[in-house]
Amino acid sequence: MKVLCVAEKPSISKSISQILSGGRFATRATGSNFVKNYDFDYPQTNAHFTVTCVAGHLLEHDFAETHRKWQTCDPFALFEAPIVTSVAKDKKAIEANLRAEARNADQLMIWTDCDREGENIGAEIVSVCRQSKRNIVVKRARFSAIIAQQIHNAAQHPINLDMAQAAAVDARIFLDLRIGAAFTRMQTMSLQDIFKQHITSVVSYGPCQFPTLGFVVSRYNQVQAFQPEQFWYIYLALTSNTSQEQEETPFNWRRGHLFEFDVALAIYEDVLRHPRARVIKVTKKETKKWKPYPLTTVELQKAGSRLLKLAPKKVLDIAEKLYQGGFLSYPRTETDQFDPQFDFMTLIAKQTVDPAWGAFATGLRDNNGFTTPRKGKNNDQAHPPIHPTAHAGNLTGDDKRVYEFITRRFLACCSKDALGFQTTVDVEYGGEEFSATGLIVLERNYLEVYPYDKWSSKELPDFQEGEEFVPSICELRDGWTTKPTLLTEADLVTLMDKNGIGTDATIAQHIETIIDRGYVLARMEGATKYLVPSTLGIGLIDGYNEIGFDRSLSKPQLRRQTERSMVEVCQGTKTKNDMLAESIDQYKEMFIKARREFQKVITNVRTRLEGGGNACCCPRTPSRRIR
DNA sequence: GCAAGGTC
Repeated sequence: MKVLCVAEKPSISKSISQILSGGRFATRATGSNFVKNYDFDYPQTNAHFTVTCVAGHLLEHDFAETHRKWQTCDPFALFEAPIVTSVAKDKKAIEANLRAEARNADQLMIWTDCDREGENIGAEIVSVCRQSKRNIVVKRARFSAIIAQQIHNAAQHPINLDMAQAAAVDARIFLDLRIGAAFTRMQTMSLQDIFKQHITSVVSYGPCQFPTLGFVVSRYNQVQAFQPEQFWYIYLALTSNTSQEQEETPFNWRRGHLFEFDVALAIYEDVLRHPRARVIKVTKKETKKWKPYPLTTVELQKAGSRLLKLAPKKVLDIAEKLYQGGFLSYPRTETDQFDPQFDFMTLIAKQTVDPAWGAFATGLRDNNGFTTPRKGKNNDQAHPPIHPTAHAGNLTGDDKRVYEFITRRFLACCSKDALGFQTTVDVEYGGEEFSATGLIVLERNYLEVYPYDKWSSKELPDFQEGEEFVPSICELRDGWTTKPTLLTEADLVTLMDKNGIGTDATIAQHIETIIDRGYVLARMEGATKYLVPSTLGIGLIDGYNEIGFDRSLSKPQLRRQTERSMVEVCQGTKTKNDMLAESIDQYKEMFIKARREFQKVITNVRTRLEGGGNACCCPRTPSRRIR
């Protein structure tokens, strides 16, 4: 029997060929540079296998010719207009390969990732293969990791494609296209009519773009509306003379700070009547600073933005390149736990030659330094956490920095938590409680290889329980609440991830899109990049908010609802057509309301375009003494 | 000229 296996991407087709054939396979080139066909016998099922792959989705969807031109139809018609499906231009060579291989096969076995998109891509592969071999038998291999035992099991006990999952993705594809195109055309044409000089490019709407923009605008509005508030607190400190230097040990007031001056003053005056403070408790305990979790795509992007100052999209592009070069594992993963069978030692050994972290890697390998990585809560059942697969000695610039971060993170995960010794001193003074905390770092462990985390010792004088002292400083001080900062890219990635806007592979793209479309500008303050909404971005979001929908176009709830509907389609409690009909009705209604009241958006954009810049500033008052 | 999701 001849079996044609099709994976979602080249790396997987190669891995499963290596495993199933025990490394003895023949390689054939195809019309696509990235795709190879691998041939071998698989005696376990008495079959001949050919393993190949696609590169993500094969099909693309667009409106039929009648509705492709902007001027020739009402955007509202796009909710019902016919959609045509075709093989994407850059996928024609892959399609040709599938057709040719299917012709010679008795069975088609789908090896795409085991998630919704994978199921849908599987259905696309089936539709192409059936065009050259109508009656080909279709099976689906089920695997959750590229591990020999699992891959053999998948090959020997295939199941069927889950058409419900494929259908749920179809619904999402159609819905996003209809909503996106209808709103984009309506917005663009209305605004360009009025603001010819200002708005020349597309004013896009997307069910992920707009909530993303909504986060940026919402924070901006919070910053604008912020009113600083004054607060008061008791500052208590003891100055001690240790080895010629004067050391000030500050104590934190248990009450934190108070916003009522009269109350703070009354307490303060009461406290001052007492001459001495008394140590009521000294707590000493071992403490740990935990090593980081294994690295996911979202965490890589956050760290890249915060620590390396690289845009999320840039980090992902570099990781993709390093993956292509064989230096990194697959960079799009939600998994933050390593499989128990993962071969850590071989990978650690590859890093022992590095001039910067080689000695640390050697310590992990030879001196009992290795400890199994912590397990996070996420597993996409398809890819391991991001890790280096080979040593890279010749990288430069940002490539080098990204590789270094990923490698240090991996070695840190395989190391031990840092150990310290913490002392807490609780003090009573005039009926009020204060405390100070000291730390001695005993073993740096993972921190030696992971300079991105900071943990330093803070010494305290040796206080004894029951000891009394006269405070050197006891003052009523004031301060002001500080305004929130604008969003950073790392903050935005976190918000999107939490609210289910986009996926690990697309979050960075959505951020780039709202910048490209001129909705958001990046502003550097020192070394930190903040996201500032443009006049257009604010005008759109505030305008739609003013129109007022049951579920806001600029908030994550609508996307969450789409997600929920997809789950129902997957579970079989709803059909794809029901989901589409419900959603489209809902969006049609919103579209009609949006268009009827679009003047509110126009007014918002106009006020801001004519009102000038986005500058916002609030004075930041340093803390000062009252007495 | 529109979306979001895979992938290169």
